[in-house]
Amino acid sequence: MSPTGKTRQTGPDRLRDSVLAGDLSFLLARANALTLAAANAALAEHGLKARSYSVLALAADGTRPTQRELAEFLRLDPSQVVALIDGLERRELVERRTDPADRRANVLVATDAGRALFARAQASARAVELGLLAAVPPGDHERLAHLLRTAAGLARPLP
Amino acid sequence: MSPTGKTRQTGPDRLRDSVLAGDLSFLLARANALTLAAANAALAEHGLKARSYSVLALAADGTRPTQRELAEFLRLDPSQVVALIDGLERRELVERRTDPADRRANVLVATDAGRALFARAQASARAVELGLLAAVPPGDHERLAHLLRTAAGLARPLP
DNA sequence: TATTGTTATACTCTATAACTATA
DNA sequence: TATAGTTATAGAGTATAACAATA
Repeated sequence: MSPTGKTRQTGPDRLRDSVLAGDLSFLLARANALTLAAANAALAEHGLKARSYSVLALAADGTRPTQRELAEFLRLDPSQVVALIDGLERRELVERRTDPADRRANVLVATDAGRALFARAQASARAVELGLLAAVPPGDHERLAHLLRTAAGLARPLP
Repeated sequence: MSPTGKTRQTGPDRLRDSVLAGDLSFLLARANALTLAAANAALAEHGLKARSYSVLALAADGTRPTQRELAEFLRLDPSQVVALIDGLERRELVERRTDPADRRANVLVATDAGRALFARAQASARAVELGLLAAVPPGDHERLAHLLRTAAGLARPLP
């Protein structure tokens, strides 16, 4: 497997078998770093990053989330949500509507342009997802999704 | 499944079934955010964070990594590695030794105190790992580890 | 009195470029 | 000339506190 028999192995591959490579938290962090970089690169052509894409996605699917719901779901501070929405609103991709049921709260909706951009961005994001799934036998895709959903605190463990 | 039949569901749980909840990149990011927070909390009693723990781990297992190897393996900029090592060296947990084979390079080794602290910190980190694994049937633990290792670019996909 | 969104601020993290010493 | 480590610096991301409007 080693390209050269005698040469002392060098480079970061040499650390592949260290204790850290068995640490799930570390693996999760590294997998996320790689995936986030790929996602940001794929979304750049639409003027989006992973963060703004997430906000746009939730605005586009008609759930009418409140800013606080966005903050908790995306694990962001409410003040960060303000900045993200500001950026999308300047581009007229989303609109803030004050919630009639609670006039303190803003509800987020996508414009037609926002929904159109999201559809295009989603196709780019899908390519990143396929890169992740390439490592997994097709029959295990749903299992992987459920595993991550559980680790993300969005589903109960399998019995 | 819904706790109340008629009451309008509120809070971030309402977004649990949105498109994003099926996006692997998002799930990975959210799982990582939760796990990182748990890891940092668990390591705080040892004066460590996930980053410094990772560096200490690689120093402690006798691999004698070079700073550049650390940077690439941990996906950090070399200048960040400098700061991380400075902090550990001030506490006399690790030492820089110039590599005799290449006198430009520093090789990182742990002191006795460093190895002792790592052993204690590893026990705390293990608790976080168990939290992650609690979501997964025991028979699938190795599969999950391999999955993450692959997504982290440290292993080849299963055939 | 408590909560939503907002602003301001400071702190951490990350990325970039320039410098030194070795190769 | 190229590379390892270092330093400095600026930018992005994150966390905290205070405020106005509404509940």
